[in-house]
Amino acid sequence: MGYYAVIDCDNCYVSCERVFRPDLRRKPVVVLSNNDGCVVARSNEAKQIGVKAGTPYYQLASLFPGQQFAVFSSNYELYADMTARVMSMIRAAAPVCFRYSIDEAFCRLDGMPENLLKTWGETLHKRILRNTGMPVSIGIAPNKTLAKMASHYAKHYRGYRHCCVIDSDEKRVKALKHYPLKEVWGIGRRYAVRLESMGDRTAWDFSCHHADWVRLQFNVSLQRTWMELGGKDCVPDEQMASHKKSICTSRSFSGMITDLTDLSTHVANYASRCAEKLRRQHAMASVVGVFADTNHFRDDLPQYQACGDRRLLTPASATQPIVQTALDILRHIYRPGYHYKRAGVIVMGIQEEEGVQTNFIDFDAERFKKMKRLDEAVDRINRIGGSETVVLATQQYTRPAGQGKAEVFANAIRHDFRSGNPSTRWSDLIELH
DNA sequence: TCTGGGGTCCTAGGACCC
DNA sequence: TCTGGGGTCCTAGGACCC
Repeated sequence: MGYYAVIDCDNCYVSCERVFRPDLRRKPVVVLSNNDGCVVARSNEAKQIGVKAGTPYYQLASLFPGQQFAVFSSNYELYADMTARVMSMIRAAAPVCFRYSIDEAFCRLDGMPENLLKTWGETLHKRILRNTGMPVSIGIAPNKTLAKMASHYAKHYRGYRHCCVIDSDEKRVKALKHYPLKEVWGIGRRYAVRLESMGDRTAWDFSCHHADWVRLQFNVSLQRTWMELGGKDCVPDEQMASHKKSICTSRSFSGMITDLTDLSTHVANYASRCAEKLRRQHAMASVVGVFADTNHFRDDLPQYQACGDRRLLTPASATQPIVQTALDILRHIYRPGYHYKRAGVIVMGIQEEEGVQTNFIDFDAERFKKMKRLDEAVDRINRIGGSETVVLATQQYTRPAGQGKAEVFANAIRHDFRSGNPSTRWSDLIELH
């Protein structure tokens, strides 16, 4: 029987910040979402105090009066860099692995003798901690769902020394009997509520139903989870595949926006980011979509969800056509008189760069090559200098004020507690020569 | 006053075709 | 006025994940 390992970073964003702030060990630390909106990561100390994920930042002081927290705005460049180091160490330790999210990876441990699994995990944990400063938890089991469950035990019980292995039916049953339903990978809050109303409390209770009952009451996804809890391996690896079917960039604004010009600046930036993400995975998109929403928390204001999309004549990853299309769509779906709080761009119909069908009506090979060279240069500069070092004119968060002087655009994204970027990458410095 | 951002899959129902 | 049945594709909505 083959085994899977899941390796995931403990309190990932908090751990990233702490690597450069060892003074914050054992202190309550939280990291905020974009715009300093709500808590997205908490140190164990913050969890113990009772801070819940998703708590709006502005409620923190009143919910926990007198409590001291170290607070960070999110710094995704730092987290991407730190986790890339962790991932490269994981890849070195296992021949087949797939990154599942920013802080998590699955590995196949086919052929590894069962008596070595635990040592493999403990060694990897130590190596990652020593070389990157990142604490990880490792779960090992015959399928991905049980491996996730094992990693949960590894994270919460010190006795496992950061690595928990489920390698027998006794251990599987014991793990299920102590595992709350809503923590099962594939059973979310909604399904947990439904199952609890039917009398289930633990993963074990759920696994005792009949397969047909699960299929009839729910769907094939949940039935697959049910099978994995029973020990079968049926979540395909392809589900972890990294090539995306859509790429989205969206943000909430710190204030609200009514003006089309202001909205266009943001949308141009999101479109540009989408194009950059496409190029990074050597892909092109054939459909561009744009949305803009009003603030759904404001019952006193009229609500509107603008959205629209358009097919490109020729699939693209170049910044210019994607930005232009996005702005065009925005002009069509924009309605004056609303207070917009959030907007985004999504690119779909994604194909590999090679083998893209070019439409001859629209296609100009020379122009295409020029745009490609330009984008490559811009990507390189932005990787070194930080994103948005070089942008299109429409992307600038400034606009002319009265006497021809530029003023900083009032609705930029807020990051009041941002750490620096202490982890400059060598690869980027080398590219300078 | 302030309430995130990115993805995936499945299903039901409608449109459309023969 | 009567007005079947089956297949496929698309879309919207709802669930899940981190």
